[in-house]
Amino acid sequence: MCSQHGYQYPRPAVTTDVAVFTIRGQRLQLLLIQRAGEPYQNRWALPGGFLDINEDLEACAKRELAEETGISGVYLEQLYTFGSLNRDPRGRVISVAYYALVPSDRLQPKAASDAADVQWFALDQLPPLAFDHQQIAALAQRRLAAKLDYSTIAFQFMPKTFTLSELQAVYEILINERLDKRNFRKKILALKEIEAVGELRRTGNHRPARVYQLKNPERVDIIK
Amino acid sequence: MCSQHGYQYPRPAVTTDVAVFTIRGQRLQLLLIQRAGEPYQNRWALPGGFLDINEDLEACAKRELAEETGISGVYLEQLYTFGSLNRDPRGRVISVAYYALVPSDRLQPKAASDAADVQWFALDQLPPLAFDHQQIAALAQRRLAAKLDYSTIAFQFMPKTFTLSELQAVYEILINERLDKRNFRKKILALKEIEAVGELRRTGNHRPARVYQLKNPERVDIIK
DNA sequence: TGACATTGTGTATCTTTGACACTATGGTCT
DNA sequence: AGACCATAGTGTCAAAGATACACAATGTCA
Repeated sequence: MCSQHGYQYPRPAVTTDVAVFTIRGQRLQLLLIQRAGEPYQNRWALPGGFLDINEDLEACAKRELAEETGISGVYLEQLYTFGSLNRDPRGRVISVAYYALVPSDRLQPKAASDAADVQWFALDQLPPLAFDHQQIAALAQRRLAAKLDYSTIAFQFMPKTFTLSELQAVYEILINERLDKRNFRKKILALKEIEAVGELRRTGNHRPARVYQLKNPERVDIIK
Repeated sequence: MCSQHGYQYPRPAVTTDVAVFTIRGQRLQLLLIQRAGEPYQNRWALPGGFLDINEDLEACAKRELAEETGISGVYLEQLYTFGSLNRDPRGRVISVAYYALVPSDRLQPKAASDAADVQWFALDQLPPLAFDHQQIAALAQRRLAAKLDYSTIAFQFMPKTFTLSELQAVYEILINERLDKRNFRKKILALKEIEAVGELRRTGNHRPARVYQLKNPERVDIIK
């Protein structure tokens, strides 16, 4: 029985889980850890874990992400809170789910203490997931897709500097269609969210591209 | 100490709170209850309360809403989960916040057991609120405003049947501008979300208006 | 039956979006 | 040095969507 603070009713446990996305190998990918212990031992799951009693929710998500995957300093946003009665065989567990976006130049997931293994998976080739993590991942993907249309969230997949062609490639992967180069550049530049840094990037035996950067790297703006 | 299910760490308490909106007297209004007990005795607050250990989150929000205000069967959607360390003087309390929309023909809030009083307040004239409920209400209002643009959420303020002029009035209040009658009707009818029920409604000494209803009253669609 | 209040309707203009093809530049090869 | 290759970078026209705008129709009431 719980009896702190004068409330003697039994309390659910609270966890945070994070759906971490990146773009890798021309695919949108999700970061999973293989569970070391019970329940769902050896099953793949979203990184996450129990909330410390003196810890902010977002801090918990960041901490678990860092501990289990080594990732920090990335875009992180609360997604939804899952609380079905039987989502965890250990008892009543509420999960505050977040999603995170990792730039493609910083995807060095390293297995840490809590997880047997850490690995990226293409979204259309996910293994069976522990708990209701399949649902969480699906909702995160829908939220991401929706936000593409009316925010600058896709920029969060980009490294500090990038070319317009690289940015276009990211958009094309995310929405799964080809885009017209001229229209794309027109639209992106009209947002006034990025600026030329003044250098050229040469990759391959062809004309080098202008390099751009975000004016406000931390910010995700609502557009239109 | 909590020791169910083998997890001996102290657990936060979990509550749900609901920001209930309606349109009343040409104003967007929020439903508040006056707290009967400590903490924040006599302060106004969002309806809400502690999660039962065998209760779904949404069920908890609905139950507290019904118990405290007599309102049920309305549109309800999860908003955000608030978990700052000091948001509740009783200790660590996580609140899963929801928002609800009540049609203007069903706003009979009645004070029930838990609340000393229940009352509608115009959003620009809110009293000081308990806990972080001011923040919750503000976020709910922003979410509502955002959803107006890309969903049919405004229909949830309408009674079962309504006229196009009544619907337009609701939109005008929500976005706080006047709309052109012809353009408004064109856009609404293009959505194919409502249909003429075949009657006329006469109110006042002038030409009566056609009466419409939602094709899918429960549903909120994403548009555009 | 005339005055009143609100309903209901169409068109013209502007803005935004989408389709479309060629030149520019640096690298590599001979 | 010149030809070839690969990608970068640029403007216009047409279609669709959004906005501005005014008057006739209908029921009530005196």
